[in-house]
Amino acid sequence: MFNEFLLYIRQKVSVSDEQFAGLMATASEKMVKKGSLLLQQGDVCSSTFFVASGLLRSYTIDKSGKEHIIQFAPEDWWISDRNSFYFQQPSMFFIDAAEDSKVVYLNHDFFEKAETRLPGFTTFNSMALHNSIRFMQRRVNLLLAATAEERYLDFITLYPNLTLRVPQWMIASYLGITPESLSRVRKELAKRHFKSEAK
Amino acid sequence: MFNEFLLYIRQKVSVSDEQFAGLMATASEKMVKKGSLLLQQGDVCSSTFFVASGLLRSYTIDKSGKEHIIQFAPEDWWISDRNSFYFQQPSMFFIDAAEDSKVVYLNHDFFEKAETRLPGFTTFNSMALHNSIRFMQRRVNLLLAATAEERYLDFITLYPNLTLRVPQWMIASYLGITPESLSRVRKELAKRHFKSEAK
DNA sequence: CGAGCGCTTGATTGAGTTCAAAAATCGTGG
DNA sequence: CCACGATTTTTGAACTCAATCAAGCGCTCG
Repeated sequence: MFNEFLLYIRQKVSVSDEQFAGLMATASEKMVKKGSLLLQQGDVCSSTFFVASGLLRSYTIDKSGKEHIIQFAPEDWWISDRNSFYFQQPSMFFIDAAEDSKVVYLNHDFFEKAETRLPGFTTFNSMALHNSIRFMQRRVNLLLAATAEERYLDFITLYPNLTLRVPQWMIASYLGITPESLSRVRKELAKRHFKSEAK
Repeated sequence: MFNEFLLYIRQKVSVSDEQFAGLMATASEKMVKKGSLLLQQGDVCSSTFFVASGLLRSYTIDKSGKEHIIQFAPEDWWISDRNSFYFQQPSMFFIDAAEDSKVVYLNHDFFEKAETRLPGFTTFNSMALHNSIRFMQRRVNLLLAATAEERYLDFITLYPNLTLRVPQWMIASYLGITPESLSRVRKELAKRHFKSEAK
């Protein structure tokens, strides 16, 4: 139980085995099958998820029924609707498993304990929040300023291994384009890459 | 000095006049003329700005020279490049004044003092970070899922008074469309509004 | 082994861009 | 307070990138 999470947290703050056991008293770890929902739009997000293995994603569904992926979370990433979790308000998002995954469920109890008992946790958590903001800012800027092709190239460098793990239609959804368009972008890139190889 | 900011901060946490004076020892307040730059791309953002009056905006400039507005900050709002400020890294953004403004410059010293001396400030700041995240998430979702018209309607409800204060080309930049397109969106809305009025 | 899902390809459509120019508005100095 | 130049907004026409619709291919997993 909690092996991956313990390893992860020890990279950030020092914590004894006993402390860790105390923190995790009300936490849980679950194996979730590909496709299972961990959070529904409209629900209050009561856990922040740590991905021990596998892959989760958060997304919205618009009025015409189309999914729009907000974030991917592979191993060692966090995922949550931070607003919903923090402000206890209904979530805008769905979160589900894009692969069979091992997920640690961390509730408010964990964060409260960690903040009071672990010196350095507050700093770590603040850093995580700032990373989240950086991530979103970059995303907004790309959506405002970059073409589909540029956004795809950025995606490849941001999530190099995901490119192989997730279906293309999910990448397209993340990029804000259709699967057909992504297919064409890739075709175009392959063509240009081939040409420059040939020289 | 700092009148507006004092009023603002007292809505959030309780602070005596003496405490406040101590906190603000290294802070400053400046009148900035419309158009003046407070932060340049590439600089490290050494202050978080509180807008006492007027209007600031943050934006990027892409390789073709086009501006893309990330955020507006009217009276009582904060604006900063939080990553650059927090991680002391070069900023992606420009920040300038869209109107003549009165701006409070808050550096790390202020935040350190506030966190140690004001109980409740940490909570307040954490809430501000979460608000910032909520704001960005909403923005990402709109850019992924909504048409230009929907984004404009959202803008009007989010910043009702700004609609009158900023030139349309800035709103267009914020929405990720051209000024010409925004003009057409507005024309279309006016036409539809007129029709429904007439009934 | 076949039904379904994901990916590709083609043809068409459409939302938004670009370029150009006119019309409206703003700000400033006389 | 008016006039003039500059900026902003509007309008038009042609164009472009990506969406949509539709069909076919290839895999895989049940």
